[in-house]
Amino acid sequence: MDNLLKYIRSLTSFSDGSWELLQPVLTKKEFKKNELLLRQGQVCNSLFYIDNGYCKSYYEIDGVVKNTGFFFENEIATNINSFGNGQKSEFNIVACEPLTTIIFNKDKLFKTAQQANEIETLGRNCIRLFATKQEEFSTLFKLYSAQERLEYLETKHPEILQRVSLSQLASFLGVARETLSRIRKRRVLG
Amino acid sequence: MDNLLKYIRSLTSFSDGSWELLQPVLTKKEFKKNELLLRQGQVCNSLFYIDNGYCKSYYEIDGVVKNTGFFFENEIATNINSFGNGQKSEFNIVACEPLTTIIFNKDKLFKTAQQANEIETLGRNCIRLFATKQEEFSTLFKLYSAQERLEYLETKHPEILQRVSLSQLASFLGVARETLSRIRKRRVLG
DNA sequence: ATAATTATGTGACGTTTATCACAGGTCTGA
DNA sequence: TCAGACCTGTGATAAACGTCACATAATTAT
Repeated sequence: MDNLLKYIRSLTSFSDGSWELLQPVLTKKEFKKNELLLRQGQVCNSLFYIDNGYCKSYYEIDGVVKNTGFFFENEIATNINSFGNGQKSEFNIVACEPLTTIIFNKDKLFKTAQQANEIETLGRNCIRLFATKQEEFSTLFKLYSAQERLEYLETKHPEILQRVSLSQLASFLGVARETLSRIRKRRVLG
Repeated sequence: MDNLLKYIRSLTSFSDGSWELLQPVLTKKEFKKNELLLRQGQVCNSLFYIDNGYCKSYYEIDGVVKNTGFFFENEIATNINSFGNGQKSEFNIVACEPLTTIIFNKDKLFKTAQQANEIETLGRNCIRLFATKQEEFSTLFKLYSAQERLEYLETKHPEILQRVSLSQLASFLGVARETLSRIRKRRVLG
């Protein structure tokens, strides 16, 4: 839980009392590699704080897997639309490595947040980080070519390239696996 | 202000008292067509509730304009990263029509939110909607081709196609103006 | 250890897209 | 009403990309 508390305090002022109040909201849960955190069609009632390992969100369309996001240590993974609106999730979240998470239960979180303003503020800041990340990657496709998107990741998010295989990265960058292989080759040579 | 109050109450329960408390946070402001709401390099200290008209966010790179978002009535426009972290904005927001907005002042909003939990909750829900929208459009590029992205807008967001010109839409869809023109022709015929 | 699975690289080929150039249409302000 | 600005369409051509096929690592499971 130490990592989580540090994470929270990097976002917002958080008293020891708020941390105590938050405890009943939290559950530690481990996932094996390839185990699902969220299944398509389910409603997402959790925020998953990633304590160790990483996971990804993906759509499965006509039997083809398309990765839409990767979530590493000290990030929150969730389906923000499903979590907020109670709608069924259109995508899955799966552990890519053995994964340690701390789960925020939605109902308990909302009830506790009504009692403690610091917890409400924490929720706002978690969502804000999520929105910032989404905006960042959404913009990439409008501004840059596939090669430029790869270069962006190399400079701004090298951890993704270090931990995610080329095949997994391809659909996230919006190109075919073979194309990404060739882009990478061009860059190593040129 | 009527539209704003309806908008707020569609998001969260909001007492008359909270609405009174919120008033000093709000300023009504009108923009002429092509007037900037936010300029690249500035820090964004506002949430712009769109009461009437629409605006867009755009990057200007090597003299070329790339549109990254459109914001219509009953939406909040802002730079979520700049607003939340106090960093300089990397893009502009400009009125595409004569525009009526209601501006939330950041400092006043934060101070008022500490006093009234309903206002803090409102802030969280505004950001949540923003995150949901970003995620939606981010996913489009990973799942669909340019033609499929256009079809998605036709079914899910027809208001964009009705009000935004083809030239303006092209960079938002991540294709050249000429390509979008040809895609549209293919679709009308086929 | 070995078989099976998964990941990567590469060639061939067809499709899609970007870019440049230019023509005609529409809107708008002086 | 007329000039300038913007918008849309279209042809030609080159570049980028997707798909299929197959070979070769590298990893994983038994």
